[in-house]
Amino acid sequence: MYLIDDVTKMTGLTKRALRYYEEIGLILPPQRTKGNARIYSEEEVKELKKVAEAKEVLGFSLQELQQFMSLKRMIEERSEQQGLSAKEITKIENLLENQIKMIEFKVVKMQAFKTELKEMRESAMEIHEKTKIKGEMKEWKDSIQITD
Amino acid sequence: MYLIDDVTKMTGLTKRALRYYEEIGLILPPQRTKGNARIYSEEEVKELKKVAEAKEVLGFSLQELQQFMSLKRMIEERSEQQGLSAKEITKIENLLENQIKMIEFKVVKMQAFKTELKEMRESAMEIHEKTKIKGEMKEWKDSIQITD
DNA sequence: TACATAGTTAACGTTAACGTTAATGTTAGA
DNA sequence: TCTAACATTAACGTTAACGTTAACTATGTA
Repeated sequence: MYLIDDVTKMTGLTKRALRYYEEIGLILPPQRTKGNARIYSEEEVKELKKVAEAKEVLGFSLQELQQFMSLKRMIEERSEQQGLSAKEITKIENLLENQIKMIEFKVVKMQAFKTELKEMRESAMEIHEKTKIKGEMKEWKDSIQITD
Repeated sequence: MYLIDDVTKMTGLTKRALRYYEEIGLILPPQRTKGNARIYSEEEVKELKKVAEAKEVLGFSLQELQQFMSLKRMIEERSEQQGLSAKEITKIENLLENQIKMIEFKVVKMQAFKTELKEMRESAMEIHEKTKIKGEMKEWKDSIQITD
């Protein structure tokens, strides 16, 4: 069990962000101490780490993440008991399917971007070579002018 | 050559966004007609498409994209003539190297996220199966109670 | 007991990335 | 010549995702 200051160190999120995520319902309200301080479980910290990563690295908005979280919770809570119809589950499956496709699409785009960056690097290296040669020529010029 | 309204259709960006990108220096100011209307070249439209994609798909901020654009322009303009030192070029190469690593990192994270989504889908499918069976049991129950 | 160091809520402030509106100019066609 | 459909700049408005500050409470230690 961790207090909010510990969690900031473990997740990289600020206190404000943690409270904000709770406020907008992105995460479930954690338990409290008798003195009303938030206490986060190991599980909750893990979840927060993933949320932070998905936001920073994958560039998801908090709104998008809310979708995932609610889906995740529905499945985790074995929502059959809660009474989800087969149609609703099919809907969830389709949603997940689309998200998987989206990720795959993004990965393809990422790789294309990477290729571009590599090409830029090649160009830079070429320029580098040329300036190197120019530098050597200057050195050589200097060396034949100023014969010690 | 395209007017701004054409470009919105080709890139998906709004007029406001196009002017804004110019305002903050993300793109170079395009030429103008005699009546002061912006005219974009094929090249500029291509660039804008890439910018839009990098923003939407890869989740880059306009600030981050400005870095890329200036790097890109430095290299395209064969900056050797402009007088870049070997050290500066090395710096650029390192920057590009880091960005390539970053992309690779993001791709790995994306794939991990995809795996999670697939697991969620599997769980959903399991639940689906169970509710299906429940539904069939109900049908069966009904059939032995109400014998037509 | 007092103080330092945690925590709390509430409310206003900030930044990015535009949206929206107003007031105005240009150009092609009836 | 006038109107419709474009374009322009300038300025204020909006939303997300927090930052910051204020005013207060709880807790462990000297």
